[in-house]
Amino acid sequence: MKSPAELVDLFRSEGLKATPQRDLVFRLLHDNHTHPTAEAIYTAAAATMPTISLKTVYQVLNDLRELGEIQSLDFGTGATRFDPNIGDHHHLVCTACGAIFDVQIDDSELALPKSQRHGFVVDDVEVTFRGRCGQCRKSTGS
Amino acid sequence: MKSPAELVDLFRSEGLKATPQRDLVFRLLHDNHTHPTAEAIYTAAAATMPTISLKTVYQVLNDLRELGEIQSLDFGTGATRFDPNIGDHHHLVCTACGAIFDVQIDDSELALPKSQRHGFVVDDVEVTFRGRCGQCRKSTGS
DNA sequence: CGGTTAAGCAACAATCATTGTTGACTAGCA
DNA sequence: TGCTAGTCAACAATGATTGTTGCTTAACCG
Repeated sequence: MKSPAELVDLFRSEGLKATPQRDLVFRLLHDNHTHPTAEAIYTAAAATMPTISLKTVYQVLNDLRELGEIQSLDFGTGATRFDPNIGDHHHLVCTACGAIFDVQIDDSELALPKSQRHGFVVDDVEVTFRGRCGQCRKSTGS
Repeated sequence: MKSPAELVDLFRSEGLKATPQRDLVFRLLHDNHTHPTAEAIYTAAAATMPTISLKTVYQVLNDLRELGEIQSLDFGTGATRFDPNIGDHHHLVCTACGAIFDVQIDDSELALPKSQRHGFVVDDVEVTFRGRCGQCRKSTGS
């Protein structure tokens, strides 16, 4: 995702206004590697801007997604996760606490052979590693 | 997943009763490669047993999952998909219509290097290919 | 600087998938 | 045959997300 300053310009160039709410969400997402939910962003935003609404946060997140500046991810953990990292990477998910980490792997060998494409045009490959993080193994054994 | 007959035995050995509702769901899942939702199973079941309830279908699916006979999958398409194929395989998902196909790929090179494990014990790797199926490309171009 | 208009707000209701509840009835199984 | 799990209807409830409306504010362009 672009820097907050660049996003302000981008929004303006798209005919969208640069509001303090939008700017705050931009800054909260910038360099954020926690894969936050909309709620998490809202909570963080409300800490500095108590009047911001959850609805507005959803709107900004959807705007950013439509502009291709963030991606939304669903790991089956209940809520959608938002990721400002739109480069080539994959994810490691804790099945106990839901923590998510970015991982870089060589996926050059992951092309789907034509015999298995079922007539699809494949335009994305996602690899999800699932396991239990150190914290969760400590607290419940195994 | 085991055959319907074997599942009846398995349920009995677990102290669960072999009811016609359960047997019907077993048979609807057997050799089913469509990755159905609970609703889809319910609709199919209601065609031959109009009195079956959606609640019961959910219960049977959860029982089967707890016994490790099916797996549940979430591709972010709204509803959970159920898959009687619990062998080593991955998925190809149409981003337009939600159709899902099983794919077999060589994932032996997909181990996560220790430097990227973040203290996790990884016990599962999922690969999801996303694209547009032949049908959907025909109907909306590209 | 001022007018236009998008954006945000509160305060809701609504959606959808899923699970919980209750109380009555039925049928599996030992 | 009796005990009890299972199923049913008919709900209510959850949680994430989106939609609505009416009002107000503030961003932007000229």
